[in-house]
Amino acid sequence: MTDPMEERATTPARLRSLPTRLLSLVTMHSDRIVTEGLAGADARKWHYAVLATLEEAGPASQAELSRRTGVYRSDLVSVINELSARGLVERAPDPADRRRNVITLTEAGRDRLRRLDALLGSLADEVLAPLDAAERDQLTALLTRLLDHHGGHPAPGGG
Amino acid sequence: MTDPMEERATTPARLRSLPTRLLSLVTMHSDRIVTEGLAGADARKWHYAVLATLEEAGPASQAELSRRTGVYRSDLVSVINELSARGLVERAPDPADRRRNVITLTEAGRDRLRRLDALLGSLADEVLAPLDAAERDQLTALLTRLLDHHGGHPAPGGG
DNA sequence: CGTATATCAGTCAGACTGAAATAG
DNA sequence: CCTATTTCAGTCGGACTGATATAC
Repeated sequence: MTDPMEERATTPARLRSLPTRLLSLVTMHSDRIVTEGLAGADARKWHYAVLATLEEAGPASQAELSRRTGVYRSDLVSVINELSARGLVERAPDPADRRRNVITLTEAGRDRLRRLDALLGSLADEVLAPLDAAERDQLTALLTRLLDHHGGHPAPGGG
Repeated sequence: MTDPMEERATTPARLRSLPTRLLSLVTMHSDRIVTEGLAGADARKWHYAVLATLEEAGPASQAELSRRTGVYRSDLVSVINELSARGLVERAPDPADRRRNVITLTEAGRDRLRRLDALLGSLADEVLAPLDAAERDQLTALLTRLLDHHGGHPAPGGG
C-alpha cells in the first residue's frame, strides 16, 4: 500500500489542520506528561487542584472545593480521602453547619504544594518545549479566551 | 463559606493560568461540541478521520488506516463495521495479501464526507467563536508545533 | 416542605493491552 | 521461526449520573 519502511504513515492534510483535532491530540500528550509526572511524585491532578485552592482561598467545604476546582462532588470524596491519608489536609465536621466537612490545609500539605508547583512548572516546560516565552503567553491568552467563552470548567453535577 | 448567591466560585489564579490545565479544559469543551455535533449527524470522530484519509490517500488496509489516523487497530474494526453498514465504505479481501482487507470509499461515502466537512467546519467555528481569523491561525500554528514536537498522534499499539 | 451536603454505587465512552487465528 | 494483519475480549482511569441519609 505504501513504503513499508516508513514507520508512521502521513496523516491527511484535512485532519492535520483541524483545530479541534489538534486540541485533542496536543492535550492527549500534555495530559499524559502531567499524569505520569505527578504519578512519579505520588500525586494526581486533582490533588494539586485541591491543595492550590485551599492555599489561595482558605479552608472550605467539599462542595465549595468542587465548585472551585471542577472536580465532581462524588470524586472529591476519594481525593480528600487520599490527601488526608497522607496528612496533607484535615477533614473535620463544620460546627456551624453539620452537613459540611471543613477541609483544611496542613503544614505538610503546604510543603507538598511547593513541590508540586515546581514539578508542574517543569512538566509544563516539557509540554511547551518548542515555544518561546512570548509564544507561550500567546497560547495561554488564546486558550483563556476560549475557556472563558465556553464557561470555564463544567459546573459539577448538581445531583 | 462564600456568598451563596454566586453560582460558580472563582478558581484560583494558579489553576487558571496553568497551560496544561487550560488545554485540558478547552479540549473538554471542544470534544463535547464536536462529539455531540457529529452524533446529531449519526457520525463519530473516527468516522470522519477514516473517510477523509480514504479520500486523500486512496484505498488502504485497516492497518494502514490505523497508522494514518491514529485509531487503534482493535477499535478500527468496529468503525469499519459501522461505516460499511451505512454503505460509506467497502471492505474486501486483498487478493495480493490475503491477511489484508482493502477498504474503499464509496460514492455515498464521498457524499457523506462533504457533509461532515461542512459540519466540522461549523463546529470548529463554534469552538473558536471568540477568536478572529488571524488568532485562529495563530492558535493552529502553535498547536501544530506542539504536536509535531511530541510526535503526532501516538502510534497505535503494535499488538 | 424544598434544597444542599457528603457519600456510595454505578454507567459509559475512549484509550489501551493481550492473545488468537491466519497469512506472509 | 518470526513478523504483520484482523479480530475479540477485556482492563483501566476519568467524566458523569442517581440514590440515599442527613441537616438546613
